[in-house]
Amino acid sequence: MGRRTAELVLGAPDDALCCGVVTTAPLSESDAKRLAGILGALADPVRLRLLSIVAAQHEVCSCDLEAPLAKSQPTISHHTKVLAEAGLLVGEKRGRWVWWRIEPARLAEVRQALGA
Amino acid sequence: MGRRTAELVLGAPDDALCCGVVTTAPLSESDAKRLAGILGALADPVRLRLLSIVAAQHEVCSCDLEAPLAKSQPTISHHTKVLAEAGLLVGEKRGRWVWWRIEPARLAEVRQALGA
DNA sequence: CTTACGGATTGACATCCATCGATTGGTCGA
DNA sequence: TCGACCAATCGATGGATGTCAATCCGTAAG
Repeated sequence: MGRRTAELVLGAPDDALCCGVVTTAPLSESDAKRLAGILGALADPVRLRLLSIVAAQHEVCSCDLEAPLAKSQPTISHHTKVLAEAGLLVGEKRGRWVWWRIEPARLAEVRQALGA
Repeated sequence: MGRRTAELVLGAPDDALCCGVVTTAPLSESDAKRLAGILGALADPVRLRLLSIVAAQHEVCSCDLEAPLAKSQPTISHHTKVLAEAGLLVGEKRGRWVWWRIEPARLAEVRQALGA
């Protein structure tokens, strides 16, 4: 087999949040719930900084997040999981390491849902 | 005096969230905290639906939110306060009623902070 | 095989938060 | 002045959540 392990998509929700726009018409209860979930994933200082670090470097290993974020390894793992489940981050396991990268489309969806 | 009470701006933060963009460079700790605060105000199904209802009607009285949101009066009051403190909603007290309207600029700031 | 290392999971703990009943404060109509 | 109505505040409560130590699981190196 090749050197790199097969791509392991860690928590990739295929449900596109193609719901109504907040400023257009009243949101349905389910749409509001889904959008709130993704916004909840974003509403944390550590996760926002994590995202910005990954975005600035295109690809980042989990082990390289512990230091700049000044958080323990389980805490980093917890936050990456939350962001991945929200579809904002995608992780690829290569050997012992997991490399994370941003999902720009997901962020664009959130921006669109937030207004015109 | 006139018929309408003097404009009472209820919780209007003048601090512009002109911080870095998430996808551009690593966020500072303070910028991340401030942005997370506003996103936290948005990360609730009831508040998202509240926002969308106000946006759809340009101006809404608090008493007209209780029914469509199916929440008690103290709960509605709580949520409008949170949104107002985040700068997303502006309230004007006229007589016994409080009329709420959206602050589109604030929402635009959030969208911009969330990506290019 | 054994060791070392990166990462996920579990459990515990403290804190925050959404919700509502009860109360209080204003404002208008009778 | 009194009673009705709208809204804010207070206090309590149940649930969600960020954090870390301890542990477990895979993988690569020796």
